[in-house]
Amino acid sequence: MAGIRAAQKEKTRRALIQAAMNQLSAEHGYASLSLREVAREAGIAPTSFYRHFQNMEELGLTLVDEGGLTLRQLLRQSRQQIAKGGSIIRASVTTFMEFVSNNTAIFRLLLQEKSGNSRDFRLAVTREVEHFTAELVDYLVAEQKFTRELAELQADAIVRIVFSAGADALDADNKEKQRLTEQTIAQLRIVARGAEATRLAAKTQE
Amino acid sequence: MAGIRAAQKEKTRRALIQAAMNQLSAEHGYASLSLREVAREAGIAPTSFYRHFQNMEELGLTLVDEGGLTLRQLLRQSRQQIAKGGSIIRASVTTFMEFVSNNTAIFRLLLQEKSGNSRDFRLAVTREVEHFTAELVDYLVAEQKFTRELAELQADAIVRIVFSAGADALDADNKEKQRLTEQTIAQLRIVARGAEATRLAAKTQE
DNA sequence: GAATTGCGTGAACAAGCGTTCACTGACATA
DNA sequence: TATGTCAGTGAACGCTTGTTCACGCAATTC
Repeated sequence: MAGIRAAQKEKTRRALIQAAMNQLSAEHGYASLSLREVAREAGIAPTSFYRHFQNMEELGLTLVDEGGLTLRQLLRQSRQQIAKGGSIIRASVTTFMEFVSNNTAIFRLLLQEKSGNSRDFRLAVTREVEHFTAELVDYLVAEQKFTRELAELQADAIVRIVFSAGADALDADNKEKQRLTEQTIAQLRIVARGAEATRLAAKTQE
Repeated sequence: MAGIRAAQKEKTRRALIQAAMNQLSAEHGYASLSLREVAREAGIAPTSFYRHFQNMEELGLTLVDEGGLTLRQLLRQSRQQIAKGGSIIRASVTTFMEFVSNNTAIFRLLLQEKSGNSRDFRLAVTREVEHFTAELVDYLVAEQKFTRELAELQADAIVRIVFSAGADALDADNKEKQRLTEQTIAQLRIVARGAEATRLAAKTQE
């Protein structure tokens, strides 16, 4: 049959993931997430948790994966904005900041666990961010004709600046977010100028 | 008298702080720090903890303050390196990376609590990092004759890049640290070039 | 020398935690 | 229709947690 049973299982699994997400907030991080509370919010007995995940750690890694998916969604959305024309930098930063505002919990998780206390978590988050950087490198090489080396330096710097500003944006009110966005745009322009100047300097030397 | 009593109190207070530091590691963060364990390591009864701090939170904020002190030490050390001559960027980044290696626990605390779950903590860490940025702004204005506006953009970008790289360095082996250091130096040079180019562009427009 | 202050203590508390176990009952299979 | 599978259960476990309380005893004050 259609697996009415498997469907139900998937449903409670999603309920657990959603419950965990809901409990993540500015005051209450992954480390202080409790199996019993998550189960309670998902509407199942604590023991049933084990039918879906071996550990809280396994749940956590699943959450990080979801965060990675979200980041990829963000990339797609950014590309669409860029395709519309206009300033690439402005479009990207604006999209990123909007995304942070709309997916606060998941970004908080990613940012927190990036320097968190589980090696597996850190690696998982690093992997997602690296994927993000790699996409940016490809763009810089393909569209802007940078050497791979310079593109990598530039992309890494951009990602560091943007994610760091994103972290600050989590706590910020709208006005502060606006300021952060403009600041980040100006900084990325400086980086772009610097990379351009570096490219020219390298060419002259040839 | 000389306060043999007050001295003893200060001594156990230091023991508590030290014990808390010791328990901070890559696997065990502030959030999962326990009053009882800290007291145990400090060699006092759990109840005695309250003679020195009202909360674990108060202990935590003290740790952050210690971290701030450490950062200021770092600034001083950087200035000494710069005074010796040679590349300012290289000297600063190298000093920073060494400092991260030698004060792993405290940096981990700062980086973690920067996007941690206590508002007070976040504010405390932000305050320390802002102090760091402010010093850099002053330097850029005084020594390199940047406008305050451009200096602030540049300094903020630099701090974001350096602290982010520092976070990665916490987990890295020596070879990776070396790579990170060189990468960061190259990135800061790009930023410096970009800021310089921006300054010239602004002047031309006058 | 007597009175006071205050650091450190051990017992006790209620609460919460993760995890185990044997069990139920609806769905899947044949 | 009979048999097997497995998501969900409720009781129970051993532990750790933060916090309170009244108390002892050494350093301090008068």
